[in-house]
Amino acid sequence: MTLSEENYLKAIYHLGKHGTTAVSTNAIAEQMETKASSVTDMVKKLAEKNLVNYVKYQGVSLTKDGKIVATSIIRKHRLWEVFLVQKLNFTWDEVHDVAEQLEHIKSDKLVNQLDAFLEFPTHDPHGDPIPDKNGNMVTREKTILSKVSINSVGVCVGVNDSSSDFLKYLSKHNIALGTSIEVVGKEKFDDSMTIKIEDKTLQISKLISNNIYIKLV
Amino acid sequence: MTLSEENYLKAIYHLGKHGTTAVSTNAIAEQMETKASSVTDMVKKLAEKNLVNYVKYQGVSLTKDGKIVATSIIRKHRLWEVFLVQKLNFTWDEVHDVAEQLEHIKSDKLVNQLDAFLEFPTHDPHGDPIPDKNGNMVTREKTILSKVSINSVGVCVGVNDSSSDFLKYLSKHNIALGTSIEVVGKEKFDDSMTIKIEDKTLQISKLISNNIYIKLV
DNA sequence: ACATATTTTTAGACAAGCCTAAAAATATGT
DNA sequence: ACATATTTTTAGGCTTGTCTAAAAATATGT
Repeated sequence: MTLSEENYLKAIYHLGKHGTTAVSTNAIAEQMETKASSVTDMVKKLAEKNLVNYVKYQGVSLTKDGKIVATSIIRKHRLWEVFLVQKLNFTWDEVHDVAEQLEHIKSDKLVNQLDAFLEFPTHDPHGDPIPDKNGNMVTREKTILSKVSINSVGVCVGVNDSSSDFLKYLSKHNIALGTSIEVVGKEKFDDSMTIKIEDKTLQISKLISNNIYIKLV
Repeated sequence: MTLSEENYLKAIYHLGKHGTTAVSTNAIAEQMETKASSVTDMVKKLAEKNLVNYVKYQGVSLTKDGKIVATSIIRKHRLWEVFLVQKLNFTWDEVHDVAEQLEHIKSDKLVNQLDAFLEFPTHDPHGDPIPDKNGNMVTREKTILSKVSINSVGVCVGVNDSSSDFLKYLSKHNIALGTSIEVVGKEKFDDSMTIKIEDKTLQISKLISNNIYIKLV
């Protein structure tokens, strides 16, 4: 598996929500910041290797083998993120780029020992589940903040965007995993929301509330 | 810096003992398991970037910049080796290949936090010194076992070959860093040696004694 | 339903890093 | 010193993964 192949499989996994539903050439190109023609080339190669299902003009999905590879990369990515935060004092907005490199290191022993060293974490610093040795992961009940009704109360359990900018915004407003959030107002016109965090109220746009997962209490 | 460029700089550093003395195209080719013509190509590229001094037919040495890059890769390699052994329970014969991958991860914060997490180790699991943040490393007094006279006593402080096969051989015979070694016999004919380790004697060939460093006591 | 817009694929090109084979430079032995 | 051997470089080619431009297929609007 080359670095490029691994990145394509990961993109297809994320776009097709676990790689099950077919994703378009253009969607992959956008996600990977490359051109559609490059995607077509690579997808043909991956289909040759039986890692994706591909029918011309009809999109791409992962095969069983493709899912195994993608899951193992995601496992590595998320374990490294935990390592960086818990052991090396990285903040949640600093880990993504480094984990993106570390996820391609090839050594089963490394991954499994790292997993044990971290005491088998089930979630990464963004609340995403970490696949175990066999590729299984827990599915935690969660709701997108933008979809909950007024007066709901919940605890932040994840984010849908791990970009540094978004995470820094959250940190600035004291939102982290575990933070209690109460919806005190919703604005029909622009779908903005008023939320209460530790007795302080905050106006957030739809773009923000769409990227925060909470568990209702 | 591409992965390939980094590996060439590392090879030149090791072959030219700190990259100071000029090394031949063929020597680099052998070390890197590639062809001399490929080396010529790459060396030209590195010379363009002012990382090596190169005169046609006259060998290659590192420039100041080249040394900085090489040293930083070696720093990373050795820190990761310490991490693998101390935190993830790798043995000293298992670390090389994984460290070879990890040494190319790019993140200053990662390296420096790792260094701190490991409590600023000065030597890796093979006894090699670890450059600090500024590229400086200690030089520990050491002698090649094959060169010491009969009846000398010393402590193993390093090895000159980090291959899995050699290290496994040492482990099998209870030789590790810190092991006390006494030279009780030397054979002129084949330069083999008889050594005593914890009251057990062992015959070792010149090839073995040439790859063990001791500190005389 | 059909013209137009969008998406996807094909065709051909390019850079990086490697290769083989041949030519050029340097080293070696007597 | 000079013929021969060795080392190094050059020339040209290959693969991977990317690109642009054009062609083909699919989707969309009225």
